[in-house]
Amino acid sequence: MPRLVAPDMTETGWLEALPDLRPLDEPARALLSREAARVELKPGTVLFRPGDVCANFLIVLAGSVRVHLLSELGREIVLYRVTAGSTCILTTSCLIGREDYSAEGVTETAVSAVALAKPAFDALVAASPVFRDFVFHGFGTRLTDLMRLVSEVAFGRIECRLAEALIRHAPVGGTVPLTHQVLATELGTAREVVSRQLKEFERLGLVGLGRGRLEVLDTAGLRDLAAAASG
Amino acid sequence: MPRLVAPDMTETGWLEALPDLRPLDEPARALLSREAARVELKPGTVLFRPGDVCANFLIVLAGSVRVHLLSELGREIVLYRVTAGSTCILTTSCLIGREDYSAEGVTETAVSAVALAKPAFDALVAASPVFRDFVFHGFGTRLTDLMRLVSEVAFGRIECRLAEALIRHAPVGGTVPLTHQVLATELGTAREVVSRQLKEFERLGLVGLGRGRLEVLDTAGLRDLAAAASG
DNA sequence: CCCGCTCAGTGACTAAGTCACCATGAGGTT
DNA sequence: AACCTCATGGTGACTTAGTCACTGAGCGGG
Repeated sequence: MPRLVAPDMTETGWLEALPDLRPLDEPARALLSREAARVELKPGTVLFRPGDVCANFLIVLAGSVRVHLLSELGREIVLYRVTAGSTCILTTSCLIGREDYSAEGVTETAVSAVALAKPAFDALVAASPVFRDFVFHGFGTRLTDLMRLVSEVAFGRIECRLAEALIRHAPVGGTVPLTHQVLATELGTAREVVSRQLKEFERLGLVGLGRGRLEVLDTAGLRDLAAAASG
Repeated sequence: MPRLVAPDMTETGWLEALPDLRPLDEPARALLSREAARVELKPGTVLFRPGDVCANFLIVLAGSVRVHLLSELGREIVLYRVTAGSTCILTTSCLIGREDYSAEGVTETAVSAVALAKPAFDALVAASPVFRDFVFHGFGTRLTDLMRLVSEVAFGRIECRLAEALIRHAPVGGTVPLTHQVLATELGTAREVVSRQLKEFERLGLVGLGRGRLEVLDTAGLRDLAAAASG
């Protein structure tokens, strides 16, 4: 279980953990400190579902929120993750556009965050160029991510995408707990497809397989695969 | 050839054509009018390519800009269109994040637009809540669009997506000039796939086909197809 | 020890994308 | 008119991906 509140994240100190907000001027800093509510969430908490309306702006201080789309018939695809120091763009978008959520957000780990009600959010955006940049910049980053995702889903081979996902999720030759289903969800494909592809990777000596776990044996080999004709 | 400048879009009057900016306060309005440069573009003009850096914020007054991704090997997919009254979110994102473009933007028709250099854009965002909302709102809308696109590409059947595209592009039973290749690009698939599917639609009496043109015969039938298992 | 569960393996099938190639027709040229 | 060229679209054979239905292996709790 990860530490929820780092030593320097006291009631007033958490702001220091957000590098992009450090240049905040004093009035904005005071407003943010006063209005923001600390939130601690257990892993597996559903933050929002498609159709929910959005009430609060959220900045993640620690942990990871997974945002994914659900198909009508059980398939899923991970859109992006919100990690320490970033904001949930979908939440921002809903706040501003007064739209409903179109995806689902679930905490993957324990998550420490601050929440900001819409009026305070609006006031901060109006008052502080730094805060505005922070929000806008998050928007831009996610947008770029989503475009890359579209590109991968539309043009990329499963072989390459799986290799990339393995590199991302299993950095250094250690054994990681990853089921085929989780990888399938990651890529937006079916479990059987992942199983077959993984078996092929095993045959090539790139990975070792076991029930509910997986070991990357040849990162370079995977990288080659990922690079080949990936667009 | 569409009329480039509507009667009320005089040098000072084009602002009235943007409903979302009508509540602008007087100083912002003055700033916008003073700094914005009118631009007229011919159809087929490439506005930006992947890797380009971004210099200006752009608001489209009339016409349509198609923004699409290119795969390494010739395939394309349309991400969205920027039409009258809206802004190119990718441009905005690049301006703010100081990133390069990751897609290509081409005018589909003659396009009338206003351009705003970054300093003026920044000043307006800082000064005017209305302008800020305008920009943010565009962001949110596109974001939602992109998510829907991811969903369709990842989960949707070509049959359904093609039916939807036909409904979108050929509203009322008239004959429209649309090649199979254009439709394939629209959906991010291959021309052969579209050809075969269209032939099937023709067999079902849903469309009439001809060289370089296409007629929707049964919109309701297409709508049924589009609705069936589309996610 | 058995029950029930999650996780993975498999074969047969359908859908989609790829490749190579040909046929057609429209427009311009000589 | 005859010809050429090019964009368009038709087609078969093949590969890759996704679906469906089912089997079996491991694992923990009662």
